[in-house]
Amino acid sequence: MNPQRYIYAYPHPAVTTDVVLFTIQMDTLSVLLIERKNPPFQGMWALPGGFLDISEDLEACAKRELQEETGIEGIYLEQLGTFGTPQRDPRERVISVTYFALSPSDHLCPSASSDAAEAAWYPITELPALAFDHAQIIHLARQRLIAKLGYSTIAFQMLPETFTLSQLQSVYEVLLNEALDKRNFRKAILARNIIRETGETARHGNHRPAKTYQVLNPRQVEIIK
Amino acid sequence: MNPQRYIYAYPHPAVTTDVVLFTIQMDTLSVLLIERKNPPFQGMWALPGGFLDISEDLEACAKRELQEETGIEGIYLEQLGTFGTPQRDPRERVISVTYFALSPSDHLCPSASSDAAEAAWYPITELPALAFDHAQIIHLARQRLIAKLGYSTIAFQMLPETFTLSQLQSVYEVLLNEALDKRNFRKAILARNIIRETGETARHGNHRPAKTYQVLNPRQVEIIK
DNA sequence: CTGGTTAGTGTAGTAAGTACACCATCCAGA
DNA sequence: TCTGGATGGTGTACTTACTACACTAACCAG
Repeated sequence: MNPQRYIYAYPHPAVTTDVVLFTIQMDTLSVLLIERKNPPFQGMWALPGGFLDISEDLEACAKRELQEETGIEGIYLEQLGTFGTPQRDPRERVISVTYFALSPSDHLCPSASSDAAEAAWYPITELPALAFDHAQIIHLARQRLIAKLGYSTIAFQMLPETFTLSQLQSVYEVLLNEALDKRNFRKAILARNIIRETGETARHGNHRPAKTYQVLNPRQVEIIK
Repeated sequence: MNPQRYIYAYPHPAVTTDVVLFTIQMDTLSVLLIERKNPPFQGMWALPGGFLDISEDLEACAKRELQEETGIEGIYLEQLGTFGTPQRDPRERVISVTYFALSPSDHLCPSASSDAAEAAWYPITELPALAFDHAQIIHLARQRLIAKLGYSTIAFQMLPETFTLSQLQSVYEVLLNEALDKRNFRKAILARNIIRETGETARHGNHRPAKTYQVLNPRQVEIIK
């Protein structure tokens, strides 16, 4: 085997993308991790991600790696920040452009793949030892997610297309880690004019069925107020 | 001349940093630009910035390029975002990690240098034709700056260490592009407990002198409320 | 000493947010 | 078919934050 060589007049770093994918499982905020098949950090857990193809857009790379390593696609993705501390990867200089992503809690079927020994959801409170600086990246992603709750419609990205107000309130409660008053929550959400009733109801057990709602601008995160 | 070659098994993009440096001049929000000496976009204006050294931290690179191209240092710097559209640089694939920076309005003596034909402040409303995707980067930086006004102490980075409440109000008015009520503004700022009187006063003309204030945590930008 | 200029101050009204309790509807199981 | 348990759904009083608004104080120039 005689691999092609790429030659530059001065040294170039490698560029990767990594994705912090959140979901809510059993009232717990969880992150998708993959177990590393290969060195460095073999056997440790890491964020899904990988090297940028030379003519590929950054966000496309993040989506592709997520798809390849976990089978998940079609979800909300937003740039988080870029990490480039010189020794963060022992192999060579690596600049990682990170994204955070949200998945409705019913989409969750990650699968192992070529690059990952295994993919699994971990509660944010029970993370295993993480490769590279991925713990720091997850920490930043969580901060950003919580901050955006207050001034954007990002929470809807964690719910299916139609949902009940109780489900929506539960998303806020899990992320903020505090109980909210039901009447005040409904008043505030409805006052924002960002959702409408579908006219349908949903039965989720042996109790009164709930009206379902949907977002007016479905797959778009907006800044509000 | 026989330059050293750097060889990789797969292609690597180049990585640059670019800085959007804002200041306020004569009640106008302005951006620091440099005129490009060399192709591509020779003769056009661009953000200060340049290629990352292979063992240099990202933020250090941004600071260094800013110092080299404009002589400015010791100011607030924050990561803005990373731009990597495949054709954004005609030479090769370039990923640009961008920062935005703020300078007090009295620090303004940019100087030309080796890489820049000239450095100059441009009002944000009168930008010249810009190289690369730098217009887009400036637009994002301005949005971010204005957004952070509301929930952080970032505005103080545009003032000297001690300042009057009128100067502070002027910063907010220029950035928000609207007039604010003097009494309400003072009430709101003082209620936040982030500044204190110095005990000194400043005379700025033929009128009553103003009390001067300073930030409690001087060179640190905090999230408030 | 007068006119011009910016500094500095309070109150009343309005809007937004918070605290709080009960009935409705459905299902399961006795 | 009746009852208990579970979640869905609603209004009002109170408190706090925001808004609008006008005059006196201090200094300088001429």
